[in-house]
Amino acid sequence: MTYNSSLLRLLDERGYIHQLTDPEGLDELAGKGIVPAYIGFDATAPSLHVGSLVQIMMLRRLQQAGHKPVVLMGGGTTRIGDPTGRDESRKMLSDETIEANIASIRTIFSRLLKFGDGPTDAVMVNNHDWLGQLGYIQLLQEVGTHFTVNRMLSFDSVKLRLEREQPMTFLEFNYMILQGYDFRHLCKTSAVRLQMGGSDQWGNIINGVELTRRMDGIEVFGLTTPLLTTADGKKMGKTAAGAVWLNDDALPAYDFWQFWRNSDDRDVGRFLRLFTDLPLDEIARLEALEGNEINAAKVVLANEVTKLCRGEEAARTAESTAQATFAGGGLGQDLPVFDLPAEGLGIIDALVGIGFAASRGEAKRLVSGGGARVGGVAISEDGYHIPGGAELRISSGKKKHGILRPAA
RNA sequence: GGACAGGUGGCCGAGUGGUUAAAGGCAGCAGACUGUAAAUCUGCCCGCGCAAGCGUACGCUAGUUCGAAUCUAGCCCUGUCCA
Repeated sequence: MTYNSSLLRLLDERGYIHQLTDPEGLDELAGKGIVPAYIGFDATAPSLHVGSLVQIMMLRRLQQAGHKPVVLMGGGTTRIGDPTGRDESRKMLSDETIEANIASIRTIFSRLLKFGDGPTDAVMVNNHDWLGQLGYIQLLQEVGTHFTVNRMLSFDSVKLRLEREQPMTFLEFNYMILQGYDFRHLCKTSAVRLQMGGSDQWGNIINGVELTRRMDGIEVFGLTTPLLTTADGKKMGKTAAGAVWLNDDALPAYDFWQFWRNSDDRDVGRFLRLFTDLPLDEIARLEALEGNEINAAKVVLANEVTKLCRGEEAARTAESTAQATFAGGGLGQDLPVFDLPAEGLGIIDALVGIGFAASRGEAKRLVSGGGARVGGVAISEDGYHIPGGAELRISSGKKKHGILRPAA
């Protein structure tokens, strides 16, 4: 459908909308005034990764369209563990870890959203603040009466687990109730009317919508984004070395930049729309590039996303490093560095030292497979001794490069 | 509490006394081809060691055996059904 509100138009044309509880209703509401909307984030790690970036960007769009983003940190629900889409319970995290994670995750939001006290300024809340207060009897009475077990069993998060005969603890079973309670709580205390999330959150979101309607008679809305996979069908956010973390201290800016630079051709347009602020006509021009030309679009993508998440400076440095290493065959300042002793260093030690191999055995395999190079020259002998004295480029494969620098 | 089934390498999954560091698949790494893309083909894929070899590893613990992922006992955990 075509939307009248700038919010839904923006989300729609940029590709964020997968499911929406009541399109007409929300369109009308968003056209009338400021809509506070929230997205929940887990605090299982000290940083979010690119899998969450769609959600974060969606809050940014919300703010761009003149509404109020509410970032919900799952300080309480992380202690439960969302069973959605997984067969195993989450390991328990200590309170200190969760609090530390939340503090660390906060940094990325402050880059992408404007926080403050104004009507459309973003705010961050932590559901531990209210869930932690909840008495068991009180919860059962207030909320428990609105959920039937019959219906709870019908949700995918539960049903799939049962069908696969995988264990689900009562603790996890309660997750959807608590997430539903969050929505209702935010509606009541902060006039939040919309919850957004990934497509796997549909069930959880619906619960909040239902609960709010039943308890308070207020219509709130839910919106999910499409499941983001790369064109070759993989889940977004996992890559070679692990997750693509958003925080500066969790993944070097150069690696972050490279992740985007290496996007699949078919993903470029979609990613530009979702993850950058570039105007749509510019994106249309970039994604129309063919063959070798599309690489220019990937550089733009990498620059723009890095700029947003890591800052202007980080993006520039990463780009010039890439330019120097790939086009020039030289060395960029952003590459990983390892000290080269005056007497030189064995190839195996160098590869392990700089982090291109996790063990000596792996380094040897790399060498015997022909993937190791020093100064651009392939090294096929694992006894090779790298001479000391001069700065050298060391490579694993075509993409991983580093600098061996004589120790000062 | 009882009966039955199960717990194998990052994941899935074969293996029921030696030739098994453990088939096969996925994921991963590298090579070729390219465009730092995709697809495809090839090699590698527990650690240490130049190597012979050593050390770890099949839920945990004890045992049988020249030898155990494979047999026995106890324990822990999970599922299904029964109480």
